[in-house]
Amino acid sequence: MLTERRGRILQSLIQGYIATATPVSSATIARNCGLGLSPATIRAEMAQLEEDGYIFQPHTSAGRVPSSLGYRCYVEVLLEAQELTQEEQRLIRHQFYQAGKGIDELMHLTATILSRMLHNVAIVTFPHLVEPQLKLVNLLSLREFSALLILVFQNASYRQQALTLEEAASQEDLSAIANKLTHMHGGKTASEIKASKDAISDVEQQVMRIVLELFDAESRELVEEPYFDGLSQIMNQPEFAKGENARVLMELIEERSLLKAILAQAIGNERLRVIIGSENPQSAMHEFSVVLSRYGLPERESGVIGVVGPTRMPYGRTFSAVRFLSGTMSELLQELHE
Amino acid sequence: MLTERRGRILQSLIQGYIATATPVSSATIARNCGLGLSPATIRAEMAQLEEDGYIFQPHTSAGRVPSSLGYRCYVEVLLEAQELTQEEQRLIRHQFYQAGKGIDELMHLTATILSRMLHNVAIVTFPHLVEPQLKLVNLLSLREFSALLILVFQNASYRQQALTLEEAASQEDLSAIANKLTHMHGGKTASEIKASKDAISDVEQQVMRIVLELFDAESRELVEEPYFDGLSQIMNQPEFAKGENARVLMELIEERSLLKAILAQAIGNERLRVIIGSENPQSAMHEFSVVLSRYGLPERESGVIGVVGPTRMPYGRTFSAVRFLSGTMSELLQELHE
DNA sequence: AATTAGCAGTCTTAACATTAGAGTGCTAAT
DNA sequence: ATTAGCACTCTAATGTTAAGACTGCTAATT
Repeated sequence: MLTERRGRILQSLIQGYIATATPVSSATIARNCGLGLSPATIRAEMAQLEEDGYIFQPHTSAGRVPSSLGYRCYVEVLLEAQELTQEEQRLIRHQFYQAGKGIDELMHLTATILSRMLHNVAIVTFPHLVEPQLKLVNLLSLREFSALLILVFQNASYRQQALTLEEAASQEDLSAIANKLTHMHGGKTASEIKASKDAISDVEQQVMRIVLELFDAESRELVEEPYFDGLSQIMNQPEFAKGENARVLMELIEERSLLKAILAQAIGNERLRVIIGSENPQSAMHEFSVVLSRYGLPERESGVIGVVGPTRMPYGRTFSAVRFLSGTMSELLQELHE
Repeated sequence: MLTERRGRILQSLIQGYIATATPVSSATIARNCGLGLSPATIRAEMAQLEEDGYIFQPHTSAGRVPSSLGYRCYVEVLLEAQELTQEEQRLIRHQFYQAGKGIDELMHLTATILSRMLHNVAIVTFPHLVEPQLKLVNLLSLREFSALLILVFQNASYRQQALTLEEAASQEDLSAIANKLTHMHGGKTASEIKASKDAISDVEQQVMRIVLELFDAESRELVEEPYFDGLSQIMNQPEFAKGENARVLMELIEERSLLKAILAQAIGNERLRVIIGSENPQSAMHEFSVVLSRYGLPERESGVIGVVGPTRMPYGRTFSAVRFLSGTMSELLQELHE
C-alpha cells in the first residue's frame, strides 16, 4: 500500500531523478522531501517502495530509480498541476499570431514550439475528417492526358491529386465533368456517394474512383505522414550519450507502422494520454514515454499532437504544454474553418 | 608527389578502411594491394603519404586512416567506376513502375531506395522551376471569406494556397476573377506580370499578391523542405556508436539554413558533386561527406538529390547510385510533364 | 512503536600498474 | 631499391587497490 508518507518520498525521488538523471540516495531525499526524517527512515520506506515495484536499484551500491509503475503513480496521484505561466502562454499565442494561416504552418510551428519547450521530440499529425462531406469537385487541365483533381469538403478543408486521364480532355470538358459531379454528389458522404447508381461516362467513373480514394484516405487517417521536430533537442539529453537509444528512436520515427500504432492510442474522449516506458507493448519503446492528445473536434475533425522523450521526463510541464498547445491548435483549426 | 605505386597503396588503404572502419596496417596493405611488396616497403611509402597529408595515424601504434585529402584523391583518380548491376537497375525501375505517379511519391521512393542501398541518409528536394510561366489561375470558394488559390504552370506543375478574402465572394465571383486573371496573365513569367499595369479590383489585387508570392517561392527554391530518409540506416554505422555524431547530424537536418547552404553547392552543369569531411566550411560537417546531384533540367526545372554519410563511405557505389537515381528522377519528371 | 545513529557490508568508480600485442621507424643486410 | 629484423611506442585489456556511495541491519533513543 502506498501510504501518504511513502508517496511523498516517491515524489521527491522522482523529482530528483528527473532533475539529475542519476539514481537518488536516501540522504538526498531526506534533505529535500521536507518530512524532517533521517536517511535511515527513508531507507526503510524505500525498501518497501522497491518491494512494491515503484522503484529499483540499478546495482547494490546505488540510489534508487523510478520504475514505469513509479512514474505512473507519480503522474496519477503525486503530480501537482503546474500550468504554463501567463507570460509563456502569451509568448506562444504571439508566435501563432505572427505565423501564416496555413494548416501546415500551424502544425510545424506547434511541433517546433513543443520540442523547444520540452527538449524532446514533438509529433503532430495532419487533422482528418471523421465523416467528410463533399462540397465541390474541380478539375484543372495540366496537359492533354493529365489533370489535377481538387476536392473541397463541407468544412472548408481540401485535398488534391494529379491523375492521368484515360482519354484526352480539354479544360472545358473537365469543367463540365467537375460541375456535373459536384451537382450530383455535393453534400454527400462517401457511403452515400458509393450507394448512388447514376449513369456516368468512363472518364467520370475514373475521376470518381480517385475521389473515393481521397475520401477514404481522409476519413481513415491515412492522410499524411506525422510531422516531427526536436530530434536535435532530444539528442542533447544524457540518455542519448550512447548511440543505442538514438537508433531505436530513429527506427520508431521511420517505421510508420510502429508510430501509427502508438498514435492510435490517443483516444478521442480522453483529454490527455500518457504511455510510460514498459507500459508500451513495443519493447523498443521501454526506454521512452509518450504523451498524446487529440486536438480538434474528436467527433468531426481531429489530429494528434504528442511528445516522445525518455521515461525520465518532466511530466508536469509536458502535460501542461501539450494540453495548452492542443487547445491552441483546436481553436486555430476552428478559426480556420470560420 | 603521388607516384603510381603510392596511389595503389593509398587505394588499398582506403578500401580497407571503408570495409573495416579500423586503421589499416602496413601488413594488411602488403597482403591486399597486389604489388608483391613487403610491409617494410609499404611503411616507407606510407610515411611519405602521411608527410603529404593523404593519411594520418590516430596514435603512434595504430595503422593509418585516410584524411579528407586522401579521400579526395581517391575519388578523383584512384576510384574505378562500378556501375550498378543490370539486376539492381531493373529492381529499382520496377519499384518506380509500381509506385504512384505523384511527384511527392517519387521523391519519397527515391530517398528510400537510396538510403536502403547505401545505409546512409538520403536527401531529395522538391523540383522547382527556374522561370515559371503561368498557365492558369483558379479560385475555389471554401467559405464566405476564404478561398483556395491554385496556380498551374506551363509545364503542368502546380501549387496551391488558401487565403482569407478581404471581402465576401461567391464561387461565381471567384470564377470570374480567376478567368480574368488567367486571360490577363496566362503564359507570362513573374517579371512580365509585375510589369503589366492593368486596372484591377481590390480582391484581384489581393489575389495577385499571393500569386506573385507563389511565383517567387517557386523560382527561388523556397518551395519545400528537403525530404529525408535513412536516419535509422545511418544510426547503425559504427561512427554513431557514440551519440556525438548523431547530435551533429540532427542539427544539420533540422537547421534548414545549414542544409540549404550545403545543397546549394549542387551546381547545375556538374553531373555529380562530392564534399568530403573537412572540405566543408562548416566544421560540424568535418566527420561527414555529402554526395550531390541535380536532377531534372538544370536550366528549366530541377531539384537536388543527395546522400550524407560518414567520410568513410563507399564512394564508388554511392556515386553510381546517386547518378542512376538522379537520371531516373529526371526521366520520371519529364514523363510527368508529358 | 516509530525513529535514528552507527556501522558493517556491498558494489561502483577511479586510479594505477602490468602485460600482450599491434604497428611503426630505423638500420643493416640483400 | 627492397626487406628482414629489431627496438620502440602506444593502446587496450586485465588486474589490483583504494576511496566513496549507499544500503540494510541492529541496537539505542524518543
